[in-house]
Amino acid sequence: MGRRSDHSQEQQRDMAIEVASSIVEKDGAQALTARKVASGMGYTVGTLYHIFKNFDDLVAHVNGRTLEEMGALIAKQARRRRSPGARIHAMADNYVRFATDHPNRWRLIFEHTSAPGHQSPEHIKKRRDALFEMVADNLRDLDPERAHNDVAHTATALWSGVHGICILALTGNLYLGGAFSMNKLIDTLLESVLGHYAQ
Amino acid sequence: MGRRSDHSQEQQRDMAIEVASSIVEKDGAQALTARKVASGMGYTVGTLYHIFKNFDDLVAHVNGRTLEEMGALIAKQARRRRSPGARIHAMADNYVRFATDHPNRWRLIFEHTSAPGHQSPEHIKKRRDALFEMVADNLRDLDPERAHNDVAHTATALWSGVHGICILALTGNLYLGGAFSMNKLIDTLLESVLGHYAQ
DNA sequence: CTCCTAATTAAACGATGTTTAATTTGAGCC
DNA sequence: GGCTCAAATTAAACATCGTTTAATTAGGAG
Repeated sequence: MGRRSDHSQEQQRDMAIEVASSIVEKDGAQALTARKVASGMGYTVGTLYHIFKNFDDLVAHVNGRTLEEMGALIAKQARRRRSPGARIHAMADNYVRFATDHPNRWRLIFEHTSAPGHQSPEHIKKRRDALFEMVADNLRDLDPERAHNDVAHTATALWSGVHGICILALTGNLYLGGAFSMNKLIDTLLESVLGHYAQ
Repeated sequence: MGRRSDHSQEQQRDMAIEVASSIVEKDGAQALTARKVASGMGYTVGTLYHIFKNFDDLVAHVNGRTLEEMGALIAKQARRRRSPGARIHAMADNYVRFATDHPNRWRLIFEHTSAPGHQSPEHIKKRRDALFEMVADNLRDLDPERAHNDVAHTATALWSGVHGICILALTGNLYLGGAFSMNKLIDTLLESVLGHYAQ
């Protein structure tokens, strides 16, 4: 095999994701182009297409890394709380925190689902579902009597609501241009839903 | 003035928005291009740039029309209900209905907020806020004792939550691939929040 | 040292939003 | 009615995009 580079394919893959993440983090999804990523890692665009199937594939890997990072942060902070209710609060707060700290990377996850018939790759779905399940697990701890499916349903509604506040706030589509603090809006939502569960 | 066309600028504007809306409705935001809109109305791309400042301007007008249509539907259906609670339910149900009936146009509203420092034009903001205010007004009717600002806060949280369920469902990012019905998820959210208000 | 294959590049393709300069047209005036 | 000028419209070009193709380069195996 005529290996020509100092980097293995694994290393190149990591480099590309790292460079792409930095571009998105700094200048947003619009600034992310194949040529910029390639030149950022000292290669040509052709090499990028040797590593990834296409541009969407690269984006999917960037999003995978972002989800991994966010999931680790949320899980870590949730584990520091004692009660299930406090853990759910911590999850939501850190979801908001990550989204506001890294708005461009966070938005890329949900806005690059562009084509009408688009299907996210499996590793993205998994990380996404892991967050929902963490919420569901804590809801179950909060009220072990409740039916399994009922809890999953509530977790879905609750976490979707949290997500809605995040996305509208970050895209500037919140009522009154975001006159209310995200954390207080989240609190209102959490208190409403958790209030229906045993304390 | 050397007017050359059979259509006034007003008519051309309407034609462009109509053609663009059809393209998005049928094939999604990705399919919307300046040249396609121009040829769809029997003109050249240059004429389109004579009518609109740029491509984003055209999209903003498409979104304005979509918001107008959706707002009218929601307001009409809400008015048919007697109680404030029923009106809020109707609003949310018809928000979901419009989003699922016209997923591509609905998503265009929220996903074309692409650039990091993007600011929506005033006519978009107005129509957006009108929905929030309709929710707030009905919440106030539900419990007139509550502070004005408190009600606006709850309305923001509630409507953002409804939006979150919609967007995750339409983009296929819901837990378990959307195993739960949108209407039931919405119900759970509404019951939780409205339950804290007087009936 | 020489192949041979894989890595890498340079160049091209079609399509995009946008701009430019040229052309066409109609209204206003004599 | 013909002329003129400004406005409408077009054709063509530009830079950039994702993607593909063919040519080049380089290292491992014999």
